[in-house]
Amino acid sequence: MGAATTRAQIVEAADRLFYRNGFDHTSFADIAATVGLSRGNFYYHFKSKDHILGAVIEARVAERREWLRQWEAEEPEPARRIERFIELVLTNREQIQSHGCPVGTLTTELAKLEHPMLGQAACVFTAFRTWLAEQFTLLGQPEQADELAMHVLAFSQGVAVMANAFGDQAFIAREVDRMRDWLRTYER
Amino acid sequence: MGAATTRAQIVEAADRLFYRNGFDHTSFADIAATVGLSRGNFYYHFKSKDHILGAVIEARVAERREWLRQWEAEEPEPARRIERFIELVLTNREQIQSHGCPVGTLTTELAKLEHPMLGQAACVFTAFRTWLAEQFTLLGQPEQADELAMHVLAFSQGVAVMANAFGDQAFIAREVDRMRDWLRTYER
DNA sequence: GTCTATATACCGATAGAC
DNA sequence: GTCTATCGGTATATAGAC
Repeated sequence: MGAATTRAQIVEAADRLFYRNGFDHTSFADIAATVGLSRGNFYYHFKSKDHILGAVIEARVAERREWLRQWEAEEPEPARRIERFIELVLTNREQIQSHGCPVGTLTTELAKLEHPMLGQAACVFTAFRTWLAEQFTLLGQPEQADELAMHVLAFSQGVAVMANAFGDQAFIAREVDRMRDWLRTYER
Repeated sequence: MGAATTRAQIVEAADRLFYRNGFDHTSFADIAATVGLSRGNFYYHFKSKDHILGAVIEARVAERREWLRQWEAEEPEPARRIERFIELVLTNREQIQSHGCPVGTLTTELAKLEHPMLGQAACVFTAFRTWLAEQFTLLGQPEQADELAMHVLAFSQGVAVMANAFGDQAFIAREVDRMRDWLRTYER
């Protein structure tokens, strides 16, 4: 098994474990048990735990950019593209109920740790933010585009935190309906 | 200095540190340095770290209930009472920018730790939820009261997560304005 | 009620054999 | 490229002197 494959396995396992158990709470032993490697061998692939975090964030940004590319290809209407983002919390409602939003829970944790990579983690939000603002500009709202993009992002985070705190999935569907109605007021 | 005072000091220091640095990331040494006690002496006042967490949650619930009592006393109109809650994120915007919402960040962390006290921590939300629902009932929305209460809570959490991730205070004021406008549609 | 000393476990990270 | 063994640090928690 080559280095590239092992490295990718480490990143994939770390991504999942950071999401489910948190970054600080995830140990090398946890990742090692998942991948099937010994603890000491990690340092051949990564210089430190923070470097693994960097690779995980990079992978998440790349994955989200791919989602955006697909939504653009599948939906010609900007309003439908924004709706695709809104529907994310519905599609992933089971995981959100158990572990919250992968992006929001990571930035929240890194802020508490005063971790220097908080800015990097926020870039995952920025990818959505920029893209959503572009869609609102296409919807004829160029001046408020960024504000509306932030509003949609805040919606997703509010829903995720509350669904996670109460373990309530049903709540998500109601909030998505409410958000769809709101979005409709901006359609031409 | 009696036991009751020392205990209260421990709870107060732990409350602040759990908020600023997270529960798991806060050690007895951190609390000890703040209160001015030795590590070993903690176990005279609390059986374990989880028992300190329990006391912190209890103190937070009590403090929030006191806020609600005051808002009820000061504002006869239910809409103004709800607005007082909405304004919380504006009043505490500096701390939210740095450390997020004390309630939401704790439930998020405890969910990742699969900590048995997640349900207890969610009770702080429940205190607000029940009270907000009462106000919406007074506003003439008894059927949707709980749904509207959850919507207001989700707003506060969405704003807190995004302001914390981007370190952006200005964003909070815009979202509060938006929420005030929304609330106005329910006033009679 | 508060202290020091310590038990026990786990953490991230390193060294060196193969 | 993967392994074992281990270092140094820190964590929660306990024991016992004062």
